[in-house]
Amino acid sequence: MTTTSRPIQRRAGIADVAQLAGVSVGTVSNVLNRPDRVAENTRAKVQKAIDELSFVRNASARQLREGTIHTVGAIVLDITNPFFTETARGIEDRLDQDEYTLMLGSSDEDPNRESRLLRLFEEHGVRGMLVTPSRGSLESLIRIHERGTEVVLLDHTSPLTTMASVSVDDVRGAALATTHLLDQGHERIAFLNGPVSIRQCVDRRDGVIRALVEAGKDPADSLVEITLESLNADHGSRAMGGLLDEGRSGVTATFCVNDFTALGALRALRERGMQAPRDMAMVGYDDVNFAPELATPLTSVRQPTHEMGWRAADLLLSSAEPGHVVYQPELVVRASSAPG
Amino acid sequence: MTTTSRPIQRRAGIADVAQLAGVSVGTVSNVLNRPDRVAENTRAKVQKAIDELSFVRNASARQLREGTIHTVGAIVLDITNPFFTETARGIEDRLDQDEYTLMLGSSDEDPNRESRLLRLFEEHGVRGMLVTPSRGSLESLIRIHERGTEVVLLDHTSPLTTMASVSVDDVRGAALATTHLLDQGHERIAFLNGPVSIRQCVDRRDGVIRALVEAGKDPADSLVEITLESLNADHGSRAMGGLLDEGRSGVTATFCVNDFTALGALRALRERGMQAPRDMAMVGYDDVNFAPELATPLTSVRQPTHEMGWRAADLLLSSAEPGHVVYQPELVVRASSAPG
DNA sequence: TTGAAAGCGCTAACAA
DNA sequence: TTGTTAGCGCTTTCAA
Repeated sequence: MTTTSRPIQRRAGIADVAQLAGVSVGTVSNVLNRPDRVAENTRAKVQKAIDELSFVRNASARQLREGTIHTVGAIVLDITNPFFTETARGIEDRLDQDEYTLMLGSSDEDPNRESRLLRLFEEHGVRGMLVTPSRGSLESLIRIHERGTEVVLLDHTSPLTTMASVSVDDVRGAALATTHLLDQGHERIAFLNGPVSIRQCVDRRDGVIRALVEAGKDPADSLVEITLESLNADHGSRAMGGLLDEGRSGVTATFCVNDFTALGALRALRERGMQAPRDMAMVGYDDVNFAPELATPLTSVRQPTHEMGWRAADLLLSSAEPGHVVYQPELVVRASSAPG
Repeated sequence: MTTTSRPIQRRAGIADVAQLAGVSVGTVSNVLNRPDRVAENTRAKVQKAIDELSFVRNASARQLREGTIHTVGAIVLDITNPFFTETARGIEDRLDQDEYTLMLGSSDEDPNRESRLLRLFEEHGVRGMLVTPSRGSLESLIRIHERGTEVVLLDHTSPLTTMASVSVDDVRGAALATTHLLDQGHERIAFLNGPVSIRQCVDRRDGVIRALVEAGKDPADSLVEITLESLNADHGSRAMGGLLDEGRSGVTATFCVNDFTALGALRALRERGMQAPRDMAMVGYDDVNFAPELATPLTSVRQPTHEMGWRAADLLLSSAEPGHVVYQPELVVRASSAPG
């Protein structure tokens, strides 16, 4: 290890550069922003001074003058969920084209954290924000939007024509999954769902019920819905375990609101010496990358994550009119729900 | 859908609030920053004006005066990799305690993107940054650090005593994995590694070689190293497929530089009607959450991701001295490398 | 307890 | 081509 000195003194500013180069601050600013309007050798002198002083622009001062910046903020519900990280990657890829930079925040479904991020982005004057709203935050977003910051809702439909959105038809996705299970001959289905505070959970439940009704079933008989506190493997495992241990449920198939939940449910089966689809057919949601490689490859509902992020960023940067894009999900059938 | 009007006019500033409330700007500022120094009814008047005008502070102006902000920047190599997202979650959890906000960026191993993020953070005057440096960016980080911005290296040791770091002993982790395979009686091991431009790959290779030498083996005989362009499942699958199809390698065990690579390698086995550990023992790295639930539960090397992020943020916020923390990895043995 | 005013570092309009 | 200067919106010192 080496030791270097760390300067305590104030950072060099444009005035220091000007002084060292023997020019005016206006010229330094020109070198920085419109280099073509500066004589070659002046530019060289200034550049030398910049390097010598390790001059770094002060973004606050710059932005205070300029107004806007080449930055976009995005807020997702859970940074550890591949659905969101793949979406984030799509956003980045689109922003790169226009040399915009992404500031990513994760609300982790904590309203405080979310409003803090919202405020941070708005106060910093981002060019716009891409947000997956959580319960209750739609209100704030509408106000932010009214105040003039562009907003694109991510994985959520928009309540306003003027506020753009990119979403997936969750009702349809859940209906696809449910219909598939009914087609395999299952008469009674468990649905491991999340809390109603999460919009996706509400929509997916609607899809399940719609599919049952369309097949002429009475949901009161054919559906066992279990509500999980949190959409992770542990809660999925516990819920599935409870269902299995209780016995006499008559359930032969389970639809999980996401793949992590399904991961846990599969674990609960395995711990009891059971397996899918023999003892319980299983369908997940999101089609994460490991779904095909599980002990029993998992049937799941795929959503165009990367494309959604890309499109949302595109709506922000290049659209005249606020767009409203709705994608259709796709059922990917694998062994976990194969006829057994 | 409803339609709301979107104002084109300029945002309200502190002066507008002052005018509407019939006070001076100084008083408004006091209401915002030191409310206890303002008379109760004055405060109420000002608050009313703030609400009426939907006043939002301008962070640039504020910061231009103040100097620093309650924001920390972090740059990870790949936002879609659970290792980094779990680390990010750890960072957030620590920052929350001090009401700091995280701005997360992903370099995706693109040097341009990384330097853009570095510049963005520095220009914005973040309180500090937590960075997993990619090839070549250490230089820039040292300069940034010398200019006065605090830097904590994440998943990387520090070349300077003055620059804090949090890392895991990758040499040890790889040695653990290799020794384990040797203990199972394997004589010839494949190592699916990434490019030497990634530090982790270099260290893990060192660990593999060290373990072989310590066991009295000649790496030239007992090791087949395959270099992948990128550390994902597809490249892992292709590399493993190549090895298997070529035949006559004499390899009975494979160590993969991360779990995604191992995921691909397992897929390649399955596609050829083979399975681990019968036809090929397999060990991964990172111990991602789905490792226990794979067709063959995957042996892997676990790192304290959340703890690392938490600690890195803690070093930034609360340390007098720059700390240098090195964690020890842990081998989690599962069926994919069980004695066969 | 409140007000007036200086100034943070930069950009751009205008002057030379 | 270069220099001078007003002012972006805010915080804070000092005075009233």
